Formats: sequence, structure tokens, C-alpha cells
Amino acid sequence: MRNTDPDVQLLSALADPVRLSFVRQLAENDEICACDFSECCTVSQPTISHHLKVLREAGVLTSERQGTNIIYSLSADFAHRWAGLGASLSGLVQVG
Amino acid sequence: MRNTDPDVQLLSALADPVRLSFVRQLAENDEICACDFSECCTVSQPTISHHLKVLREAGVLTSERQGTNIIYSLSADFAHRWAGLGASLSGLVQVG
DNA sequence: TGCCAATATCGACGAGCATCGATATAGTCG
DNA sequence: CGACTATATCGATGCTCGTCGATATTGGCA
Repeated sequence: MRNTDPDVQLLSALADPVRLSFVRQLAENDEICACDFSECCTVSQPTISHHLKVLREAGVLTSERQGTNIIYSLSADFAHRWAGLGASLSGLVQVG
Repeated sequence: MRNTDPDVQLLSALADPVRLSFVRQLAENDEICACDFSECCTVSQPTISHHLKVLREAGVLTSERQGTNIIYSLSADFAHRWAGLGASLSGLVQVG
């Protein structure tokens, strides 16, 4: 009996300090190698891989292979989904 | 060693199907009595009270007493916080 | 003051999740 | 092919959280 609501899945994916930190880093640098996330956080490599998978499956990130490394970047429609969610939550989007 | 990041707290508060449903109802009707939430969901009264408390402590909702009932509404700066978070996550806010 | 209705708190339980070490997979290069 | 590096998967563990029934609290009213 899982959560199939994609909005809940999106929010759950972001509602973790490690994952939110990843997304914020990607908001500043368009593309980040998976190996570079390990430099900033105190979690192990399997944990990083797990969190990246959660963000990928929630549609927040997309991955792309470049040689040995895997490059992550924010998903194209993440911004739209965020804005749409905000609209449904209080008709805001534009807040001045 | 808990999460003191208010953004993570905000996202965690919304990352639950019951709580997100509450917020969506409040996005349509400005004010809702606590007793009216029980009509729409399959959870018990203590559970509803618990979820409302989480949303209150995350700054999403505000409560106001009206006689025996307690009226809930969206917090005034919830929209600002949402937009600010969106901006920090990908400089979006304005998306198409 | 005493009763009733609405809401909150308490204590407990079960499921899910973040985390890890160990290991497997995949791609590169000699 | 064989070794090395980067990333993913596996299995286990401890903790957090959603949920409930029982109970406490609070406000309104007779």
C-alpha cells in the first residue's frame, strides 16, 4: 500500500537534509559528478548512491554517463512540477 | 541530533498524504474547522490532531479558536516560504 | 458548579527509512 | 583478457513516524 501520489513522492524526496543539500548544489552548478557529492557530506558512498536514486525516481534529477563517472543534473520539468504544486497548495506561484 | 533546517521541516510536513490533503483543502476553503477534516479522511481524531500539530509547528497552518471549535487556515507567509524555497532550489519561481 | 462536546496528549505498536559494510556490476585502459 | 575505478545492490540494524485507543484538557452552557 504505497504512496503513489507523485506530489507526495516529490516532497518526500526533498524532505531529507542530505537530499535537499544535493538539490541545492545542483541549483548552483548545473552538472555534478556523483563522486563530488561525497566530498561535502558525512555519509558513505552507498548512502549517497541511495539518495541519488530516490531523487532520480522522484523525477528531481536526471543522470548521464560520461566515461567512468555519472553526471547528475536537475530534471527539466522539476521547476514546472514545483510551481504547479505551489499553485495547487494556495494558488500562489506569483507572490511578489 | 534532529533536523533543525526549517526548509526540511516544511517539506517533511507536506510530505505526507494526509497532511498534503489537509493543505489542499485549505487552499480551496480559506478556513476549515478541525472537526471537518475528520469527514474526509479515514484516520482517527487523535491522528488528525497530530497531523494538524505537525503542520502548525512547521509554520504551514495557523489556528484560531471560535467557541468550541478550532479553525485552521494557511499561514500568511507560507506562500513566501514556498516561493523562496523554490528559488533556492533552482532559481525558478517564475516558470513559464 | 457540573456536564457535554471538541481537541490535545500519552503510551504503545508496527512499518518504513536512513545508514552502514560487504559485495556485485559496469566501464576504462593497459 | 585482467586490473582498477566508479557506481549500484544487498542484508542488516536502529530510529523515526504514522497510527491507534485511552485519557486528559479546555471551553461553552445550563
